[in-house]
Amino acid sequence: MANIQQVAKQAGVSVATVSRVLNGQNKVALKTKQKVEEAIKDLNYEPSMLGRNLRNSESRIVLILIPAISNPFYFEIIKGIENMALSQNYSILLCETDSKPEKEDIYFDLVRKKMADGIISMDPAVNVETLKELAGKYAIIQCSEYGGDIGIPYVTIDNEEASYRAVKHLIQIGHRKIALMNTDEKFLYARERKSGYQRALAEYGIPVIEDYMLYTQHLGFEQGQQAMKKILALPDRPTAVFAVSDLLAIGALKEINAAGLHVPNDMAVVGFDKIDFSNMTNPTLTTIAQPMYKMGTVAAGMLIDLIRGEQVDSVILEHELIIRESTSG
Amino acid sequence: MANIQQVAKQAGVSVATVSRVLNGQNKVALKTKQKVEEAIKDLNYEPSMLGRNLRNSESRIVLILIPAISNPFYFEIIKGIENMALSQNYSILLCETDSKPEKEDIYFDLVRKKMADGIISMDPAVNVETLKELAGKYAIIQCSEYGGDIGIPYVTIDNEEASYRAVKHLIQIGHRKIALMNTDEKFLYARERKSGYQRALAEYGIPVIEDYMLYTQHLGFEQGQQAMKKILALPDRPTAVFAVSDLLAIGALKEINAAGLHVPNDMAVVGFDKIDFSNMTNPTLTTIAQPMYKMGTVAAGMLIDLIRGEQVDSVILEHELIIRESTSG
DNA sequence: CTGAAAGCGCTAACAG
DNA sequence: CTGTTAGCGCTTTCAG
Repeated sequence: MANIQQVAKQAGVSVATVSRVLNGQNKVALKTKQKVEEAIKDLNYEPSMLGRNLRNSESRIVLILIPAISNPFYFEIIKGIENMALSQNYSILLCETDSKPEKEDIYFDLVRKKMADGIISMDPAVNVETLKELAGKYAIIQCSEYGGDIGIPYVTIDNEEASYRAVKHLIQIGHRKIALMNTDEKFLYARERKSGYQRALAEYGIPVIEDYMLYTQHLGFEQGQQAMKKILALPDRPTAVFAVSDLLAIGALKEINAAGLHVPNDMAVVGFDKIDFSNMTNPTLTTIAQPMYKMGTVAAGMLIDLIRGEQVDSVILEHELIIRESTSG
Repeated sequence: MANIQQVAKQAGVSVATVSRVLNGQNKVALKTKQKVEEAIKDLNYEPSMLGRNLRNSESRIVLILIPAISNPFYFEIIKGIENMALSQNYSILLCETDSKPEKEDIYFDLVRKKMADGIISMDPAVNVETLKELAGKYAIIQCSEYGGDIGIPYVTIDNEEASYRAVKHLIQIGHRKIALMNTDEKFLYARERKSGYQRALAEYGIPVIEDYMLYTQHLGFEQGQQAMKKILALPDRPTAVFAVSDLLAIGALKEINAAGLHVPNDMAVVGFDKIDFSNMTNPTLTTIAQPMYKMGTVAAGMLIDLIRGEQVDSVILEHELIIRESTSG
């Protein structure tokens, strides 16, 4: 566990010189440089980031806040963030908040205590007030989920438009009785997706039926099953359902199946997110693809700019409708 | 961004005293303590972990090495690790290695450079040599996947026995033609699970048929489909298959379904890991449950002991066979 | 091109 | 019970 002093001594130079060859910015005579490098090798020296970070008042760590690590929706985004971060010599701390303020706070403390240089928040249930307050002092980006224009830069897709296209697709293949499996409207994206759903119906002169709009507490498989049960029990049963998450849609699929009905003949299904499993179901799931990976790299890039003190603007990325078996017999 | 000096000045005490109330170990007069706490509040002071960590030569960060973040197998383990780590004031850095030495090395560097205090490795493809070398200088635990008794403490289950029980279950419900969907035998657990498979067959006097043992490169859904295709094409077709991962088994399920066959009547299926999705398939999947969460807490506990310089021993945890629809008509 | 020295923010002897 | 002081390991002026 050699330190920079010992290297300096061994090489017969000052610590400043060792530091210079370590960072490669300043000019060092070739001969001196070689001496130092030899000493480094001899002593098996590894520079300590603890020392460097304290000196530079940075940690080179960024936090990613997600509600649950098991949610497949985040995988590609995280990969994007990670790759961008690594390329700029940042490491990422993946923080599962369980959407609980207490856990959130543990991680917020990390940035308050300088153990993290910034935060990418993907938790829709994050405490917006705390976030706003933190954003005043620290670098923060909202990714995918965001609380609206609250002065914190975000990267996301146009949820209203995506939802509109999904529903329009269902209408165009002949459906007029279309259910919406949405989540709690306290989330902005839930409101936006509902709005897109209504716009599509309106455009084709289809009335909005309250009973066709379901709300689930979470975006999980079980919630999808339960909601589908309710839909199937409706007196004037819909012939299609648009779920605002793939997991919801997959739960619906299973329930339709269990009821002895056929997808898409008896009930067409559209999901949202294009998670890996959406391709493993039977039938495969029509869904909205978000440019996850890119969203991650963009968010990470924005955050690093913010850390550097640069000005950053919010970004809206493109999405795509992926038509698969659950809407095409 | 006040520092400890300013707090000391404001409170009219020395930095040592501030440090004492911060850490609460040493006795400080109540009155002094109150003065300090007031100053802390006044200045909105947050102690910097950068300073503290450098002084204490620790980072209070532990690394978790996993091949892919999207593998549901690891979710509960990670949760276990995280909760135990948080309770001891450690944060976890989740590192996706993609089973690539280059990426591994980026993360190994973090412990070499003192940005991490230890590693929990769950990557079966990890470079055992590098790991052994690192284990000489740093705290390292192997969790779930391990390279055998190479002197690095591990926590795992008895893979041979688990496999044995799974196959025995299939035999007991009447199967004698049982395929094994295994992965590359370079992995210890693959060899162990094969061995359990063979022991069960031997116990019932069933000959081992080479053609019934398949090997896939990865433990994914597609590999399960492909392997199942081969099994279905076998001249003397098996009536049951034991797959060493749920994802493999789920792929098999889909393929059997696509072939118009029925599970479990035409083909019984057993998986391994009890991932969440194993309960969402149709039919639900019989599988081996590992005590994931506990495995995580135990691994984290061991690692922290190791960091503290204590002696730790390897642990073998219990497993359980979960019988569901894919083996019970 | 190189060295001396200050200091990032904190903790822990040591002395009182 | 409290203050003084010496670093933890590194980077960066400032001189030379």
